Amino acid sequence: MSKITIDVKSRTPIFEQLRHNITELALSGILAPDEQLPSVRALACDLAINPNTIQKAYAELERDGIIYSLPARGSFISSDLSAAASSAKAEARNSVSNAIRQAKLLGISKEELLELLNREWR
Amino acid sequence: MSKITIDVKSRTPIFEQLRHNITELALSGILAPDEQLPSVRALACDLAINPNTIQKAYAELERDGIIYSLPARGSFISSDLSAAASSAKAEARNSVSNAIRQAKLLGISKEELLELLNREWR
DNA sequence: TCAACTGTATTATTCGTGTTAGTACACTTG
DNA sequence: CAAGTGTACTAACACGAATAATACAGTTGA
Repeated sequence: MSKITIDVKSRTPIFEQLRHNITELALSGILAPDEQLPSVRALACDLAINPNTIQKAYAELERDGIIYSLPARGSFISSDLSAAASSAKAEARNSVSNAIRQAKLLGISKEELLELLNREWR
Repeated sequence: MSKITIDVKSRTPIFEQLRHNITELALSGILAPDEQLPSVRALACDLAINPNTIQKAYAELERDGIIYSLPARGSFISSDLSAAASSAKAEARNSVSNAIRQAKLLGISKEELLELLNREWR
């Protein structure tokens, strides 16, 4: 029972799903810092996809500072996620603003959006 | 000077951009009901893309009830956009909720999101 | 020691889909 | 009646994602 799941029928590439998926698990603390990730081959076998695809996702995650890889040792969650966390927050704030702007454009009232905001806090 | 613009370097398909673009112009009232759209060939020439791509976008827009096409006449904005408007609103509400949920997950406070909401209303 | 595992690298191939190209038909319009 | 309209069709191309098959150097635990 891995915490990592994939939808092969999605239009977003598998390696992108992996990147987003693991990033979320890391930043939310579900995967602890320095915790070891499944090996490239093991995860590929588990998800029934090609190891190269896992490798590609891991490479991008390392480039983003989410994980670090030690040859012949394994891949692990970064011990310092502060940089990744802040950029993720910035991105999230941007998504909220864009969604709100779009909603306003369609004539949705400020009060209704406020209700949506309250709904998530209970 | 067309109101319709395209970014050929974007990763989202051109026909999707067209669909989203024209939908927005229609629902925001920038394009009036029963107003005639550029012809398939004219818009293709204007945007320097293939007529088939325009045709594909127009076909989807007609399927979505955003426009209607009369053979040998042209394509026009639908006179009744209420159905499309309400489904667009539902989609927008969903986007806002998702964005808020993601922001909350990353530890962004309710107050900060409230500030983002207020910012769009001035 | 050594078999089994690790990340990493490389090359070739397959596959899906967006896009282009070219042509054609039936119809309306000035 | 020429020019323009939506629509349809087939073929080809382009690009990226994903697969397949190896290979190498290093670590690790029995």
